[in-house]
Amino acid sequence: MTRVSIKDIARVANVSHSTVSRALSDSPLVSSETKARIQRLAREMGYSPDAQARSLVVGRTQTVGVVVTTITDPFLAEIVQAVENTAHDYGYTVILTSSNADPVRELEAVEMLRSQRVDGVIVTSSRVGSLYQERLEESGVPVVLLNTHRRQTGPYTFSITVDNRHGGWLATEHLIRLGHRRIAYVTGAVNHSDDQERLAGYRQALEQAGIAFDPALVVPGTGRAGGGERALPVLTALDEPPTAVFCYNDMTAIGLIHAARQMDLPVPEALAVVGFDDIPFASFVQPPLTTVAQPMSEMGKQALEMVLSLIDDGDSNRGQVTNIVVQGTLIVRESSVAEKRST
Amino acid sequence: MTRVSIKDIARVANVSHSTVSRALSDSPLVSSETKARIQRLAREMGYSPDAQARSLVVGRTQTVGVVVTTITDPFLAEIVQAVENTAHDYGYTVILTSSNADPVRELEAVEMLRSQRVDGVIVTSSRVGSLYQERLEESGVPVVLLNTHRRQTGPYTFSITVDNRHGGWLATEHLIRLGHRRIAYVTGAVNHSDDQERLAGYRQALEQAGIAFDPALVVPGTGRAGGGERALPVLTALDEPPTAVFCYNDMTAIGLIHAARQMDLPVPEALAVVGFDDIPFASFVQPPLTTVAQPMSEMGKQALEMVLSLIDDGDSNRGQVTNIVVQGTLIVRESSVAEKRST
DNA sequence: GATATAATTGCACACGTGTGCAAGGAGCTT
DNA sequence: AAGCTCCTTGCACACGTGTGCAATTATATC
Repeated sequence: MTRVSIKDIARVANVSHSTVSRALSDSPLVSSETKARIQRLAREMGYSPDAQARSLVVGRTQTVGVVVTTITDPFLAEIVQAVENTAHDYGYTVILTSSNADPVRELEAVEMLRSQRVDGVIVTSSRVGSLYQERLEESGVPVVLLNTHRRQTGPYTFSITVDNRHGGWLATEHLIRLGHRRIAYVTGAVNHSDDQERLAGYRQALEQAGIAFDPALVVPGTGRAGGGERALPVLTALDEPPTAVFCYNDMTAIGLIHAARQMDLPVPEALAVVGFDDIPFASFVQPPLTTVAQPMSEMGKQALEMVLSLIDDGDSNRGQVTNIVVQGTLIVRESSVAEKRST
Repeated sequence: MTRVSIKDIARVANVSHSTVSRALSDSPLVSSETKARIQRLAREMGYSPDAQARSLVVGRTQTVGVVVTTITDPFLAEIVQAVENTAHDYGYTVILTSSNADPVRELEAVEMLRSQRVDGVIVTSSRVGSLYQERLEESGVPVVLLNTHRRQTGPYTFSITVDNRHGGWLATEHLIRLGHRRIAYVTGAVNHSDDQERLAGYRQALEQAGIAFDPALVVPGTGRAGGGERALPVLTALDEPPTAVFCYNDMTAIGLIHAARQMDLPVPEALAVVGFDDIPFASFVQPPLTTVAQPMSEMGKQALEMVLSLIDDGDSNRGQVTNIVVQGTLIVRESSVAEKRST
């Protein structure tokens, strides 16, 4: 009920609290006997160091904040998991905040993280308002943006992104190579930079193949399953419906495939579908989803390590850290090619 | 770069830091003019209160710890999301730790939470070792167990669980009602109490229907998709294979259905499948999954509110809080009955 | 105008921990 | 034996915030 502090230990050990503090941090300034005695005592008394008090004096909290839209998104869950794992390995603690894509809540979250004095922040798949970033930079907290467009580069802000344009190109080129000429694109959340870059890759692939870009084939989604479901009827209602769809992400593709099933539209025979992310579920849907894989765990790990090196740099040689762009890889499954339906 | 504290504000406002502290907490002890002046100043100077320092003196951190096996599990993601949402509403911060089902890491996580001086802890789907719980209770931190067996009841530990036995009964009874007599059960992680209770419900339903329990029909899974995949060949290899399967959770069922697809075993015609949880994906797999739904968001919200009321109780009238058991509901989709295949 | 009362502010300490500096003691060298 | 160095320990302050109590000032009452 009542906590035991180093002062309590000092009292029963007949030493000053300074000595206890040193003994517990294994300082060479204390004799090995008393060190052992105090450490044993601490264990017996169930001592647990107060991280608040400690960080108050050392100026570091050994804590990083993670901002996501929703942890319910399998892609983000995978990333957060990797972040938490490697944070743990480095002795860091993770504070999780979700914004639900609400700018107000996102701002509140950042304010909270500021108050918690996190040593660094990882922001995923968000549109970082200038306000937001400003607020964070003004307190000198390093920020790593994951798959997030960076409005304005700052000395404390770096990013890790997948090569969205290349990924979009990979997916579209794959469909073109399969013989498709009417290829649609279902977008993610509006105004998301990832989305626009994937779209750019899509257009680039079309152009290279000499296929005219048709704006009617770009229909809005939400980045979630519902978006894909609602996009399908829009596509089938077109005068000249597509024979293939590239979706902003796997969730969208999964929703779209589900809708296709209910409309008795066979995938991939009547409509080839390609997603993006390669979430764990992609291989379990029916038909298994062709997609552009992002190295999610690797990205999460790198994000945390980038934050740590920014912290350690402490204003000095920050030049070592540089933005990272990773390549996605096309994973062909059965939602785009029917051949595999064996025996 | 350099943080601004209430002392800094006090200096430029020509008052003592006490007055600033009171002004910012809107105390009636300070005149409204100076209060306004100081608050404006705080805003201008970009002041952000130091939660560490504050909690050091008030004895509360406004922080709760959440322990999960892995946030990658959609069921847990849904719960954590709800916990974070309502925590946010109450002005609380969430610290996330994942154990990967490793007892050592789980212990480390608890130690970390203790050091962080969290006001409460929510533990999900874990086997809480006696050590673990002891460690937490000794520091008087309230713990809410979510779908976790409680070895030993303590004054600080309460639980919220779904009625696993009833859920298992619902699923099995549904299959029996459909005419099945050879019904298998694929377990979750070993030694998990949820699992054993669901199994008990399964056995109860069989018994009520006068069907003899066959141990060969209970095969081990892992609680993840891989477990379901590996369980299927074991079942089909039996002398007298089952015509229906009840799976520990949806992930297991999804893995099993996927394996069935590859073996050209039609679901539900050759094998009816029922899951547990009703994760968002359940309705998107093919065929859509019949399952026992848990009110995940509700459970997450209740868990946090339970923690809060335990905190507020402060040793006094703790009698108000009581363990909660929620009922699951059967959701019939197409993995158990073929009728819906329309047109 | 003097006194009582209320309103406002400051002083000083506390929370738990880390650390520079001085002080004490032991052992060594000369 | 005196002086030196090295080892060990304690003192005192700092981190940023909240709060009981005293002190100051403004207002009201007679």
